[in-house]
Amino acid sequence: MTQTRRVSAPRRRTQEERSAATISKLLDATIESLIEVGYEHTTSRSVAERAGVSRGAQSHHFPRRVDLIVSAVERMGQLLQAAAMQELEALPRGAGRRQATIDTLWSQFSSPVFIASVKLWVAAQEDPELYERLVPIERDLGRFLMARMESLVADGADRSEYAKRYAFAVSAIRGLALMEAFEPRPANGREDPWPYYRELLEQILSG
Amino acid sequence: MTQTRRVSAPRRRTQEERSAATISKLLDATIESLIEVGYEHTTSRSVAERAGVSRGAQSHHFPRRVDLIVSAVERMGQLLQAAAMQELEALPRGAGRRQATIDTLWSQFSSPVFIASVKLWVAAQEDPELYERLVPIERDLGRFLMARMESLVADGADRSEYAKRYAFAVSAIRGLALMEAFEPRPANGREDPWPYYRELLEQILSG
DNA sequence: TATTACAGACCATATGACCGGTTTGTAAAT
DNA sequence: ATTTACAAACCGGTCATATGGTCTGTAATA
Repeated sequence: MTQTRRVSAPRRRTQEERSAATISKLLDATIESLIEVGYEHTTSRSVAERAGVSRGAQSHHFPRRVDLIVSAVERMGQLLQAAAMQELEALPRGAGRRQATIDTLWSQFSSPVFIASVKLWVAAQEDPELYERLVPIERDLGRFLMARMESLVADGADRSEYAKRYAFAVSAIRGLALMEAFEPRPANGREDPWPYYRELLEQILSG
Repeated sequence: MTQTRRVSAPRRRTQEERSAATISKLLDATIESLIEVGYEHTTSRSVAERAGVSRGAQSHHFPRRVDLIVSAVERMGQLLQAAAMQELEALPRGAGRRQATIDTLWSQFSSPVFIASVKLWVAAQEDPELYERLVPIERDLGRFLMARMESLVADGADRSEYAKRYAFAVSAIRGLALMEAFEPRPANGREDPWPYYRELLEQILSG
């Protein structure tokens, strides 16, 4: 605690750099915490500790807890967009395209980020301010994914029709992911049901 | 507090009756609280107050918070089972049967009880003891509903095939219910998508 | 020197667990 | 039928702990 010297050069940083560094550390720690222990247990103290940052620094950049959370969620949204973009770009052109698309959706909604987002929406149910600030983030993200999916998959077919099928497929995948994530896998010798589900999803998306 | 007299007959109750009454009040209050404010905010104090029961009485019957929660969840399961039974019994025999079945599923998974259960599974993610005690309750309930659905709907067709389709349909409905419950309804002039979704679900269940 | 980033203490509040004492019901002893 | 002894239900308070928000002081940067 009396530690003032540094092993290597202390290097003079600009204020902006200092801020950016600690803010980044805090947001990363917050995302990690949201995924691991959920909203309620993501306390300002634990985040600061996880980030290796003093509580003062934390409260300096994010005076109220909700600020910290919302900023972290915004960052999560950006990361998710980037990941989705990357996966969608890599989709094959040929026959296996639809199947690959569905796999992509599935991988997106099986990610820890989805888990965290469920926890967040549950929490937001009781927290009006959190809810209000979550809505636009979710809306933008949904629009982005929808637009991407449309442009990539709908082969000139009726857009409105496809939109509805897409929405349904996403909901179904969400439901499956929800079960997978939060409830116990039976795993009692049964085979992996995913291939069968994917078949049904293909059927839905293809009409 | 000096109130000892009663307006009408105080009627001497047996100990068992006294216990049953307060336990019932406590469980009802807990369920109500779980639905309204979720697991984290369902505190022993607030439940006692909601039930109109002293803190002492609460801690007497349910020494630890988790006891109270689990007992309430068990009761929820019973209520849900009863409600499902009743709805399924009332299903029509004729052509509209499959559609009515789907509507029943939808109504079950749109109920406040479903909301509460999602909140509970989210909470259980961080609470090993709660998780362990939730698993058997969920398992039994799932088995019960599955058996009921099978016996009522599968018209001599392949049971295994139907089971998979049923599981998928339930997941899809869960995903839809999840969105409905926790995320903002766009509601911007769009028509109710449910009829269309029901159509897709019928398609899935019928093969 | 002035401003910004940071550090750590402080405070009010809420919560779960726990406890000593009191009341009510039950049943044995008289 | 009364009285007495005991157990169960109930009451209200305390305690340790955790949390969010705030505040004063210090160090780094401009």
